Amino acid sequence: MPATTETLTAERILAATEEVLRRHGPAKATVVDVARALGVSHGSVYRHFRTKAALREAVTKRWLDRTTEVLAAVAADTGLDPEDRVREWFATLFAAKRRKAGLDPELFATYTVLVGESGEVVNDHICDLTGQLTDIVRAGVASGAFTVDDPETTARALFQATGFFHDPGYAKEWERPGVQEEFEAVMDLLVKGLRG
Amino acid sequence: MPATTETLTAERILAATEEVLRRHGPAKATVVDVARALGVSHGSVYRHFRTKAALREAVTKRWLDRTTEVLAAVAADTGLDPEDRVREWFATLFAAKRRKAGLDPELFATYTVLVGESGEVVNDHICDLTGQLTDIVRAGVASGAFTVDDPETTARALFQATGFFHDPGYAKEWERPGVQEEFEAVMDLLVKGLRG
DNA sequence: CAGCTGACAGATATTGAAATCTGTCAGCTG
DNA sequence: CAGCTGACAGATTTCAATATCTGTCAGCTG
Repeated sequence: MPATTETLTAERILAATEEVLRRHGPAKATVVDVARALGVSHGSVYRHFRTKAALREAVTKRWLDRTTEVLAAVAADTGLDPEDRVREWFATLFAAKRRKAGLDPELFATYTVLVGESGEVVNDHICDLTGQLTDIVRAGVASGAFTVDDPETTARALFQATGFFHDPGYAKEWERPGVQEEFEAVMDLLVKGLRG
Repeated sequence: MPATTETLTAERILAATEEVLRRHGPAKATVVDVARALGVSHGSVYRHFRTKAALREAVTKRWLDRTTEVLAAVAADTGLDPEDRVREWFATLFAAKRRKAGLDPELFATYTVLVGESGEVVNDHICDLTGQLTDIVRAGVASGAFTVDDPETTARALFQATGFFHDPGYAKEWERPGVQEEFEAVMDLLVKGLRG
């Protein structure tokens, strides 16, 4: 068994946990399952993660961070003027979420449960994202494209106002015909608001 | 027993159901409980409501309609110019929700469960509300205060963009300090967007 | 001796039998 | 005879016994 002879790292445990979550779902995935998948005792898993909750949060963070990275590329794309960058950023966010929810609904539901459990991690993630938005808004203010009092407050407002299109709680609405148009209607309104 | 000698009306059943829901919560409130509260057999309740789900939906509709009425008054208030009316309408909606959630969290949670069950009823309610908003937006376009392509689409966008402040799923966020400022930031952005 | 194991206590989840509920309807009652 | 009752079948929920899981730790192993 080559798998059991490799060093047991946090990384390997996280990968195994993702797989167990994918197979068993959030309600039935246990630490014992993860240990079994790795061919070790569950005590070994506790050497790397203090609690089951910490392990799940680490998996959640990993997952959220993938989205953060994709969006960071858009936020930093100075080839687009600020208005297009805001639109592109949200379009990318919405498309990514909708794609995940549509392609593997069970896995998406699993991560939705994890996100619901991981208050702190999710909060950090939202701060990361509004941080990226703040940068775009600042660029818009600097170029004169946007008229805005406080870029940070406005970034938060943008994020909250688009919740319908990225909050997993609304996932089932994303299948409905017409959502794309609804998304564009909201974006139009918000972008006009940024121009002031 | 004067209560049992009165005619059994849909109205009396609805009132009793509200009371049973308040006392027992959505998970434990049964049709038998409602019948007991009225001093009749549960068969009599089924004479007025075909199923338990229909009874619950009727209670939900009743509850949602109360909000619709309050907002209709604001939507029809031509003493306010359209911009102030939009602001006032959403401020009233947010204040009403936040007040209910804060004053009796258990009852609010009960109704949140009912709302989650009653797809059709909730959809109609949202149509009522966006209808009111459409009227305000139309008035704004007519007076030249707003620049908007399609008032109906824009009304829907306004409603979706403010979901954070009226969707019961976000109720726990409404206690956080700073929400009022967040609400105003979103409203500022949206109203600026309406002006175009 | 660093890292892993496996037995353990208390907490949580599963299971299946018993109780309760939903929805129907034949018949009672005023 | 319009409206209510209460017994009933099948679905769902409750409950308590049983099994599994979480988190710890003394001691084993390479």
